[in-house]
Amino acid sequence: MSTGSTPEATKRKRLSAAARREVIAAAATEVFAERGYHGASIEEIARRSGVTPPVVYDHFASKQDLYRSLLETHFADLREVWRINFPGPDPAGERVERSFDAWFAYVEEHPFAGRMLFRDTTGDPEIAAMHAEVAAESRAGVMPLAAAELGVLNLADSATVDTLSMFWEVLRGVLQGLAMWWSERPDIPREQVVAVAMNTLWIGLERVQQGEAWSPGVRPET
Amino acid sequence: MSTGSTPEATKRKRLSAAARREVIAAAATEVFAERGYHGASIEEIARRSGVTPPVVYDHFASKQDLYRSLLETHFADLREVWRINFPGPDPAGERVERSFDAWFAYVEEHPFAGRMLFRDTTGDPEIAAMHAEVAAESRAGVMPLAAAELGVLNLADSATVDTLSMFWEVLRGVLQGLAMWWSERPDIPREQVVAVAMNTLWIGLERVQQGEAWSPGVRPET
DNA sequence: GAACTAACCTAGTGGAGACTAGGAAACTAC
DNA sequence: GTAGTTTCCTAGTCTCCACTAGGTTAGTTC
Repeated sequence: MSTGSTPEATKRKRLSAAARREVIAAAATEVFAERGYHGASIEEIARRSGVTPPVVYDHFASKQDLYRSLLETHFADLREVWRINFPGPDPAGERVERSFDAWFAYVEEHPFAGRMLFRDTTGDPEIAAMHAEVAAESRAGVMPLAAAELGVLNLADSATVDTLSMFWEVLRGVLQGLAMWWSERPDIPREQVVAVAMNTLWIGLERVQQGEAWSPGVRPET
Repeated sequence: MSTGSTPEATKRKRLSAAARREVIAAAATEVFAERGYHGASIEEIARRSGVTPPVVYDHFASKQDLYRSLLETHFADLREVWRINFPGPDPAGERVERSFDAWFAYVEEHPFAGRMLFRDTTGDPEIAAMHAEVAAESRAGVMPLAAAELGVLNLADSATVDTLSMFWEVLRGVLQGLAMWWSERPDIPREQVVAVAMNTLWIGLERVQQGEAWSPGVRPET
């Protein structure tokens, strides 16, 4: 699937519009992942696509448009991973593990997609806002699945909503952090990564669910 | 302490070299935090410092030099937080909580420092390498403190070293993720953030330490 | 093979931004 | 006040890069 850096001497081939668009999208994902939004140049994206810069503009209106398009595609993919793996009749722990495993499998197969989504938050405010917006869609899609599991907590309480948001943030931080770490150590088997995620995240959540929270921190308002 | 966006009409004041350097450093931290390395322009940093661009170059050799200098200063500050708060005779749980609290207190007081350190990883490879290098120093400074606590694990085992690295990554991900989330919701009291960190991170680690790992994940090779 | 279409290129524009040379203005010492 | 020093500015240079106008060539249809 990977375009790779074609060694220059490759014969130029004429592709259909759809095929070329795919090639450009894949190359752009790579470059955005490696350099971030600002650091990525259309010229490099074009070069890795085996094409010159104007061709990129035949398929995407602007650099922003290209970026947004990739962002939406890849985030939608990850949402699908949750939607497919999380719901079900099995015990929560198994479903969480299954979802984690599928999630890590996705980033294992699409390393540049993961890096692009998780690494770049910077650049001009417009891009940051776009990133936040698309990420919020994912959050809105996935969090309800998890909220149902934490039924013990009182969902009407507004302080609980904050707490839930924080748990989401913890989940996101752990998964993304592990994914980035793992992407630089491909020799580690996926099971080991999933196990660490389970051991830190799930066991903690499970305890909280059972009311065994860390006591000194629970004081309501000091 | 904050420079803020001086409303243009301010009278220009002549400062000592050291004082001006401080002002520029503070302004640069803000701008790097908001826009990332590439998105930050020397011109904007200069403007927020109440000065024109060439003055920046009287104090820092280049944009890279300025960035590196800030990176080192702020990471060193955070390392100090751990060094001061973590060691001690108290039970581990209390020391962890105390450290978390102090850590979040630091990012509460220095929001731009936090954002600059945790948000930007992109741009040209040189900058990314610089970031990784300075972050590794912090890791090297802090991880030994934590490793001592997990004495139950066999430190000679190389698989354990990987696991330790992953736990570090989880810790980093959770703290940084929560810090970024919190920085956009200043009304949340610090205790609540610390409590969530403890409930997810510490309780999980504690269980692992007691050998109560999540079992289905431990299968060696499926 | 001629006519048509769609993919692709050459060559360029305009703007942004890092960085500099050299001079003006303020503060200090006497 | 005058001379010397230090802070700061004006006015540029140069490079990089997003984006475009208009032409060229490769496939397709008849």
